[in-house]
Amino acid sequence: MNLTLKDIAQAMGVSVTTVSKALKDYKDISPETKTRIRAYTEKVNFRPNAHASFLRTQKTRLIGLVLPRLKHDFFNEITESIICYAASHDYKVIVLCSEESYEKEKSQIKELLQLNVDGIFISVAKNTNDYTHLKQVIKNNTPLILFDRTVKLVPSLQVVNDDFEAGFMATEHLIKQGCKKIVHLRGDLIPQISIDRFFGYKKALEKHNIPFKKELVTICSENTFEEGYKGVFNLIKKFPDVDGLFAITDLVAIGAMGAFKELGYQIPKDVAIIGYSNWLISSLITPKLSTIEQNGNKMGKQVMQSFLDLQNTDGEMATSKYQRLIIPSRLIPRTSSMKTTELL
Amino acid sequence: MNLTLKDIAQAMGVSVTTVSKALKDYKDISPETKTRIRAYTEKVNFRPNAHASFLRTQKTRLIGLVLPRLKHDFFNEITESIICYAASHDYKVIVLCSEESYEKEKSQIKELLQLNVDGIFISVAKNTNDYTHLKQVIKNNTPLILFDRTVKLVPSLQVVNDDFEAGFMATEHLIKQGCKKIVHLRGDLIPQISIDRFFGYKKALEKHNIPFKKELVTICSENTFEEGYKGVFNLIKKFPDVDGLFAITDLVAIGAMGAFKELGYQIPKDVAIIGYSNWLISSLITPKLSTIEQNGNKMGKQVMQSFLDLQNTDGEMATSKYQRLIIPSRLIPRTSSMKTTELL
DNA sequence: CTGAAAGCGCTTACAG
DNA sequence: CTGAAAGCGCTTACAG
Repeated sequence: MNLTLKDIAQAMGVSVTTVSKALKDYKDISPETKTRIRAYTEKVNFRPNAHASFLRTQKTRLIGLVLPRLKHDFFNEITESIICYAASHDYKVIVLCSEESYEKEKSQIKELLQLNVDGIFISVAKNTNDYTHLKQVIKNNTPLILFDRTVKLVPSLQVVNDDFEAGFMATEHLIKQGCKKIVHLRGDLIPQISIDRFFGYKKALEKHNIPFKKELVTICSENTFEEGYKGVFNLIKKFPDVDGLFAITDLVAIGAMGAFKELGYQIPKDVAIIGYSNWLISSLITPKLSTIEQNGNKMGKQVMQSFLDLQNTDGEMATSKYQRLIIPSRLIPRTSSMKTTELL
Repeated sequence: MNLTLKDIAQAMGVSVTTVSKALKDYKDISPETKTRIRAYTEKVNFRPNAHASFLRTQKTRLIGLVLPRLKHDFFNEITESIICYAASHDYKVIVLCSEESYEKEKSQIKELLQLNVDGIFISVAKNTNDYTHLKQVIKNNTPLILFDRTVKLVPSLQVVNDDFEAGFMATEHLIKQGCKKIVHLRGDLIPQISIDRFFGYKKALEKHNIPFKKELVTICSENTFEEGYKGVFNLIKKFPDVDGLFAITDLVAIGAMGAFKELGYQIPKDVAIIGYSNWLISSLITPKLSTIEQNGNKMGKQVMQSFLDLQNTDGEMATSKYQRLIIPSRLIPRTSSMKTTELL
């Protein structure tokens, strides 16, 4: 059904070689022939079969993107950004979802290698703590880029948010608002982003001579509304005098906010709250939630750009090396944390 | 770098043919040979090159998915659902984003055909009103499934929400709450979903003998918060006595809600509001927004299932035919519309 | 039960 | 400037 080079060659009375070369703009084909052939292929809407072409060139112009999940404002934004930017460079993206499962992630990586994608971009599942599948990619000489949920132990390019800085920024913002007893609803223990945000929180307390109390930190491993909600109810029993809260994610912060409201706390008067991620919802609820902007669009572009850069310097590409590119975040102060009118 | 059938054959002292057949479980290979070969390929982690295989079988096990955008709760959910369900049937999904551009959509379809995907799933851009690119897919004998934003003029499988029914349901719900003067913030003129929801609105008014007034309908073509917000301000000038509002999408409804609040209206006492889509945010704002649940997960599964069904009945597949599969929606009444305590 | 060979649709080194 | 031919890595009809 589909046209082939052979069909075109026959129709035009030239060889398959000539058609192929004309389409790829080889310089040893006469301009007239090129024009003639191009006009025809345009007319009949011919495009060379990508798979056959791959067999010779070893370039598929396909990228594999593995995400823990898609229903998630941040991954979502990154995905759109990568897909669009890739398209503008004539790459297509195969999107896979590990559903937070290490096993799936592993087999998906394998399948992508089988498909000979030109590069793999991945944000790892929460419980991924064996990295042989990622090292396999490197061994296979396929460019690998980790983003957001990265793994420091893998010697590859990594694009991350400045989670430590941002955690620091969020916490210091609360301190500057006068908070003395600040709760942190953190993420699970393994993910680097969760560790880094937590360290940022600690560092800010330290800088401002506020003693760190581990009882004020609660793990919300699934980053859900419910965890934030219940987390606050539990904490409040022991520490009714908390006056600030920094959550790993906006949704957790919103859960916490709900709990505080029910408990009769005024926000931000009694307790100042800040989230993380700047989800759409955060600017629409009451009170508007202060947060940290994670620019998914920027990160997606950086990931794709890094990949393109690798393609251009492939002389050295054989040895994948560890490198971290950090995307700066931004504090977005809103009503939920503004005890004073001071703006940072 | 990658292993090939030839490498395996050499290593095991058999022919390439035998290896290939053993892996594909041909019955004319002895069980012992099969076991031996499989054990080895497992060990060295060999998987046959997908592109070479395609060249013979003409099956890529790739699906092309074209969306107007990804940053969107509903498309998002559908995408995740399709990707996961596809993965469980050993299909991979190439995701493309038309960014609501007909031109991009058109060229993306062309590129997918060039890649010989086994099927194309698409939700069309808002301004797509030429369908030759879609008919091209059918002519090419590639299974085509339209979903959500479909086009009745294309003779293909279409999976849609019951937008008419749902629009009717939403409006009737408001009427049963005692609303007499109901605003509709509708979507743009072209999209079928926008037309159908509007017709549902009209039909409900008609059934309950409420005269339809076109001044009470405002177009929110981008489905944004701002449009909902401004829409209400404009309407209220002429019709300060509106007592109900049905919006094309939750986000528009939330914008409207914001405007009513600012204008001093009580929700739902003065004006009852209902949205559409059940975005995450809708259950988290105050008051909680009544809405129509669009089950993206169900729709994604239905799309993929329909595709699989087509594969199994390929005897007749040559002629693509028009068929509409309707995914039922569900009314989710929440505080924003409950003037009475009556539940439907 | 096993294998030699043709062929899928390209690309490109080589010859003319 | 043009073309014949080899080969990318598979699958499968056919022969034995």
